[in-house]
Amino acid sequence: MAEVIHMRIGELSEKSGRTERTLRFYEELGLLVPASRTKGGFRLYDSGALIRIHWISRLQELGFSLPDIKEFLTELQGTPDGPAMMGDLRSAYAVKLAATRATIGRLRALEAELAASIDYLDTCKSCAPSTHKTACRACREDDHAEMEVPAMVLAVQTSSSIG
Amino acid sequence: MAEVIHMRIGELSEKSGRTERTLRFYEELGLLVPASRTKGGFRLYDSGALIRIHWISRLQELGFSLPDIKEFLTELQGTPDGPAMMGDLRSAYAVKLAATRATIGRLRALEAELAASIDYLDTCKSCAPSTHKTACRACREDDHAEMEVPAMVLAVQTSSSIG
DNA sequence: TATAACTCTCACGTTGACGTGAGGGTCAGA
DNA sequence: TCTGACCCTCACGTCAACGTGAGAGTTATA
Repeated sequence: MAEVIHMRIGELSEKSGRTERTLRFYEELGLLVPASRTKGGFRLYDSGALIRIHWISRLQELGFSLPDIKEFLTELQGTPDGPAMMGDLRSAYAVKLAATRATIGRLRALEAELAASIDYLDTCKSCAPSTHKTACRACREDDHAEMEVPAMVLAVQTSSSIG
Repeated sequence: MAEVIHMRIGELSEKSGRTERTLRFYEELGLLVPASRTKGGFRLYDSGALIRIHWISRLQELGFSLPDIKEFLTELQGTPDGPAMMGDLRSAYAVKLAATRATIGRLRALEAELAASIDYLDTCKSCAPSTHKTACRACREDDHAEMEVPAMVLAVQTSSSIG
């Protein structure tokens, strides 16, 4: 049996970068249970806790809410044999992989839109410096003339934005 | 002067896909002001509202909070001349472009991790169907043997997950 | 002029993910 | 044994982004 080092919540907080409140909160939700407690009630964690916390963060980045993760764990604990559990895990990950790819796609589209808006706005520098804001709506400067106004720029030039 | 069609909140709600509550909420925050009101107090919006709502959604997808967007608008309204305003817009967008690219990078890393985990879990199918969960921790099936256990799989096989 | 459909303004409720004390025990070293 | 650092359990607060009535007024149409 390997030597298992137990740490108290303060140390785990430092090592994991989470606040103590967060760690206790994870426990409330059933996501992170301390390996044991001292007789006085202090929580004692082993190094697996760090791995677990990392995992939780990953899933959060993937868009899982903490209740989602809890449900996830509960489900996995419900399956009786190993391969079945790994199968459940696999399918959950597969779903999230698809969602992640979709998100990446959306972000790439937004990236392109932002880049186009920036390109367009770059040409604004050549306007007369003190042109009033309302003028931008109908600006016909040479550089602009052929460019279509990006939607993300148009929206700002609309109605209530400009006095 | 072109004919401007005014719509009431119900119609705008339908066309934009937002609830009426959401539209009123946007107004509370100063993000979307109706073009006018009827004598009885009904909100009347013009088509610019749709553009504006779309813009808000875009910014939300980019990670702006509604208060962020409000601040954004206020700032833009503060600048007196057109080119300066466009410059402000440009720099705000530039910041978000960088952040978006960073997010895409993180998601791509997660994507790879998920894919690796799925690959690994695929090899679990070959285990004896009724192997108990705890066995997975020390599984030495042929297909696994050379593969390193991905962190996202390891975390699930740790301590409190398995009875 | 009814009446149905629509809209108005409060104002409290909800979910997620913690923050922030209050008041009081626990542990390790001198 | 004592003290300072650490930890405990309530339990209310917060921020974002709306949801959900309640009770009352407004409009378009028959």
